Amino acid sequence: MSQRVTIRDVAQQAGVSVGSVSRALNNYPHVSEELRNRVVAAALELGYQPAFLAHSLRRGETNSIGFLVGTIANPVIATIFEAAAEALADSGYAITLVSSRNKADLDIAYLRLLASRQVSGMIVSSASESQDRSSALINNLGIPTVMLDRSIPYGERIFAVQSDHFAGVKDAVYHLVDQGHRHIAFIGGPKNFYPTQQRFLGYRKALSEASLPLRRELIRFTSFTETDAFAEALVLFRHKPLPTSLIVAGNIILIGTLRALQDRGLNVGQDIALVACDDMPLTQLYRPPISAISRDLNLLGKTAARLLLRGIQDKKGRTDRVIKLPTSLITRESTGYIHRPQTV
Amino acid sequence: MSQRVTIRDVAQQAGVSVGSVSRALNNYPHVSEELRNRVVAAALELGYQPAFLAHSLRRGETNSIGFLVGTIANPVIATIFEAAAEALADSGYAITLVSSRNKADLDIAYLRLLASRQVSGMIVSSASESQDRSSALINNLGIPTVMLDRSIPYGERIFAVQSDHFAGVKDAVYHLVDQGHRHIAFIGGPKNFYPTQQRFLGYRKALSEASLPLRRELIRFTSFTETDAFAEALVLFRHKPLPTSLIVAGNIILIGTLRALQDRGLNVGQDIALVACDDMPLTQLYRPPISAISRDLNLLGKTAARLLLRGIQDKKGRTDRVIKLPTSLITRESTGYIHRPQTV
DNA sequence: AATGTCGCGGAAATCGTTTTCTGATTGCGC
DNA sequence: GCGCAATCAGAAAACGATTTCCGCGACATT
Repeated sequence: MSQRVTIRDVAQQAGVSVGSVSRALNNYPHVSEELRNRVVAAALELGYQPAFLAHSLRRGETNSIGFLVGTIANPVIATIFEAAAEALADSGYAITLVSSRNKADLDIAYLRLLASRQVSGMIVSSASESQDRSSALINNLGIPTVMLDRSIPYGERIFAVQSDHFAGVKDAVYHLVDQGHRHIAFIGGPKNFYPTQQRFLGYRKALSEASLPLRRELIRFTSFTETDAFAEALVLFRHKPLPTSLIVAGNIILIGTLRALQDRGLNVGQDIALVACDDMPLTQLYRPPISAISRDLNLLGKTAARLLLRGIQDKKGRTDRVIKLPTSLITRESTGYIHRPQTV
Repeated sequence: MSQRVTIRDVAQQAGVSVGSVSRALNNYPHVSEELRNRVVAAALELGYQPAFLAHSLRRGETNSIGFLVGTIANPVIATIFEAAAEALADSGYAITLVSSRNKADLDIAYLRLLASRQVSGMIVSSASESQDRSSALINNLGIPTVMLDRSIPYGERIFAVQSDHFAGVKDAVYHLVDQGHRHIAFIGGPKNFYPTQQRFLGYRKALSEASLPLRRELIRFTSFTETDAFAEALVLFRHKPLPTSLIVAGNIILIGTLRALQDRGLNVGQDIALVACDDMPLTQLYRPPISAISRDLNLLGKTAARLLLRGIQDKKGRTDRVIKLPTSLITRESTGYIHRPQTV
């Protein structure tokens, strides 16, 4: 096993003291050019790599970010992660990623883990059920944190990046109403999930503005599993008469809903108009292509990273603590046919 | 800002020395029951959390695993990651995830980063172009490493988990031949990408066993971007007569290929039979559903984790260094119609 | 010419643990 | 009652960096 080459070895090689090596390598002022060169040469020759642990212990910061997600197998989350990771890497941070598989207790456990690893900051997209408990915990930890598409806790250095789901769904309802739809169903995620709440509010608002009734039997909420979504969608489709259109939240839930549609032999765009809540390859390639409420995932990730970096560096939070990003409706064939109302 | 509570505080609170606190908390033998209780009580009261950095520095291990991927936005990778992460978390490891976005030089840079962070082990699914350079580097670093679906370097504590792409594609070709196909096209990933190579070998082998010629104009290779795959697929489809069937590797490439099919107005299953190389929601929900070479991604991730843990613990590598996992062909409507050959 | 200032380098303290070394106390057998 | 071994617990030395503190020249200022 190769012995680690320490700063002491470099000092000996260069014929100076360890302190001088540290100063030379960390670009301190008041270090003569000649000394710096000698040290750099020695370090290069020995292939010296500063020991991360010792460095961090002394400096008191790990230069790493904790990233908590419900599941990274959701391509929406993964895309956001990747964008944020790139921005953070540019600033010298590495990311510790933990995935709670949407289990509330794992959320808490992982937040504790990240704290015990002394991360410099966190980006959190926790499971819905843990919302209150994890908010409280994040507050106590005192670690600069950016919440992704979550409501924001009261804490000091806690930030949020959100998509404007409210406006997104409102636009979608308007679009459907324009197409002649009067029976617009809604399948949302968990009720205590922030995006679900916003979407539902948008749905309700748009219906009322269009003077359409809010009908309980056209509204379903489901967990984040395909099987649950499948079951809820089936319940919805059992209702007669069938709603003429449907807005479905989240891309995992969309999958379960599509399965249910196929199971019942219902054709998207003909038997029922469909709007999805994230634009993905599946919505684009499905036959017929599915209308979607789209958002710039890359921007979302970059914004979260930028907000976090600012939160870590600044002592005083003089920036906005919440940033809301727009959505845009992409209309496709799944809502392309003009629907003739069933009741006159 | 709350002061960190150190082992010294606990020692003072319990009225013992710091050494004793450490021993009591780490379940050393020869610690009296009474002392242990006193220490635990004090630690609990003060809310003591051992400083991770100091702990690791002294112990010489970080209990963290570096995970390098080409992109985590690929759901196949993400699913494998999640499975591995769960297994590793159970053993007390946290994961530092780095994504090179399929850039060879970033691969190298990130491997160096992980090494400088003194990870206890690595799981690597690097970009194809960096294969040689990154293999050499991994070898030099001397960190226990599991390669995911890659050929294995010569090193000592380097392992691999692979899927049997060779058999998978062979099965697919057999299936197509059974359905009456004689013109079977192939779109693969980068030529120096291990799964591509294995798949192509399987393709060639099956063709020769079926006494069918290997025809250059039916074979395309593409990078991992949708646009490249789209372009390559278009080139293939320009060829007349059109192949009656197509095997397409990788799920990003499948997306580009499907776009090209739609662009040319070709209907899957009718104008051309299609087999994909990973089973995903898209293949299941597409109309018609797409046949796929499937593999147990969960098992893949768990196996990688298990292999790595063994590699970290054991000094002597007395276990197999390479594990090959099976694939299974799922036939669906995209290959369901019996095709009548164009030339008799 | 004396004093102050500035630039620079070396020694040592520090970060918060684990672990080794060593001394003290107890228990046990004879 | 003595000696020896076995336990237990405290002091101190690591781990490998950063950073403070101090001292020594050289130079400038009055």
